[in-house]
Amino acid sequence: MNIGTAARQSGVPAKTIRYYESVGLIQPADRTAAGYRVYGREDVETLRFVQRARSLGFSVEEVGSLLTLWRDRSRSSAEVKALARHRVADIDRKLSELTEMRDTLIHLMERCHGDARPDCPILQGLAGKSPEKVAKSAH
Amino acid sequence: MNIGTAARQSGVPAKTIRYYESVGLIQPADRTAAGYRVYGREDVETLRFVQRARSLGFSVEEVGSLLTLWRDRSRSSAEVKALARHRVADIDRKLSELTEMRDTLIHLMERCHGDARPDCPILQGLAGKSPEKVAKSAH
DNA sequence: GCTTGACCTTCCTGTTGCTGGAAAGTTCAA
DNA sequence: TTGAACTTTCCAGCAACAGGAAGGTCAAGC
Repeated sequence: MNIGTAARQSGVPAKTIRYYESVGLIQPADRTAAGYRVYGREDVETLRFVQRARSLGFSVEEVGSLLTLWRDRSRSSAEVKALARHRVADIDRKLSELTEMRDTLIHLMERCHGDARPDCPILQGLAGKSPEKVAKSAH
Repeated sequence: MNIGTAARQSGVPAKTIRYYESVGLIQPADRTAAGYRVYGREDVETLRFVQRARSLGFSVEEVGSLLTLWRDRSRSSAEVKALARHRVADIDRKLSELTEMRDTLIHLMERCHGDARPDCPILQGLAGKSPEKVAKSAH
């Protein structure tokens, strides 16, 4: 099948498939005489795997490792689990960062009338001229 | 004061200050005869404002709007609050996305021994060959 | 045999928000 | 006068693609 069909069947856009090939995430596809990339059912499965891993937030590089582990029938599940653990730790970091941002914003918004008056505690908070801490960690 | 001093006092790296100037977020600084940028106390305040807004996740463009509103003594607080609301909505979207990723990963990890055995439900889950949904939304 | 339209190819640019580095000029103190 | 510690501009690169240009290919319909 051509790249467009593989794209439809895997859910990975053709452009992205080419990109993945160019960065070495997936093997270069075979070509027809005219230079068209050719894909088989296995390739589509690989692409789906990649797609799912990416949607869970694994970086392209991490997906590369996962693919290697996936293909290695003798790998230990511990290696895979370690990657997943890292991913969860990443997510947790981002979650707490976002939660803190959210809390601060909500706090500022609660004090803002949100009407036609120019008085605005949000801006005052950002300017650091008022109440308490606005941004605790710049990260 | 020079850019390095302004950087130290505002918490915004000199490189970043130049960048903000280059993209029009902040006004071009005055220059000495030799071409060195010169900053005053007000500029440092502006930089701090920018820094805080960025740390709350506002995009550089949004910070531009906030700066305009900040300087406009006659703006309505409603405009500011609307920007903040958008920001919170963004954050909420990201939070639920991350939470969903996390749940899925935890779910997969719970079933993985994480030892030397090759059997790994995480990979099976990513391959889509097993249990239930792995990635509900590719987004 | 020819056209048309849907494919496909590569290559280049742009996105966001910086950061690092090179090459060169400036300032200030010892 | 020399040296360190600034500063300047410009160019590249990070992640992970997306958009688009210019051109080749393929299959169907006439």
